[in-house]
Amino acid sequence: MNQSGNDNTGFFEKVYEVTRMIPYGRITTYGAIARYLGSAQSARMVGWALNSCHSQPDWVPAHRVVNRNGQLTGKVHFPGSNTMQQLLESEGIRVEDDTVLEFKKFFWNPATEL
DNA sequence: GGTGTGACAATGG
DNA sequence: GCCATTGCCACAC
Repeated sequence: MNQSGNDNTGFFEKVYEVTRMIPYGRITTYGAIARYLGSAQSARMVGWALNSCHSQPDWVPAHRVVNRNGQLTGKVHFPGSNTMQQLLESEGIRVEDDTVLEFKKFFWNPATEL
């Protein structure tokens, strides 16, 4: 029952929520989110959740989430070819070779900011 | 209901 | 310092 659309697992839902909390012009990593959820060793689940972000009715700024190297590993999951990079550059984030430059500078830690 | 995988991360040699 | 391997949890088949 309870088909109001919020029947996702707490873990996934939390990932979407945290991802939506990312401020404009900032980015975070899978490990940071996973750690914020209490499962630092489950960083893969964060990526998996974003992979299922299509299941979410709202738009999830998954383009603001990158791997520890600042590389846009999941850009292939976006429509088009470099949609993810374009979005990041549109927010003032320098991206080159599918990698975020000054990634540490734009890094947003949910465990710290929240 | 079991197996495999997956947009990662951390550790070891 | 770089390459290879393991750990992790939830979802898809």
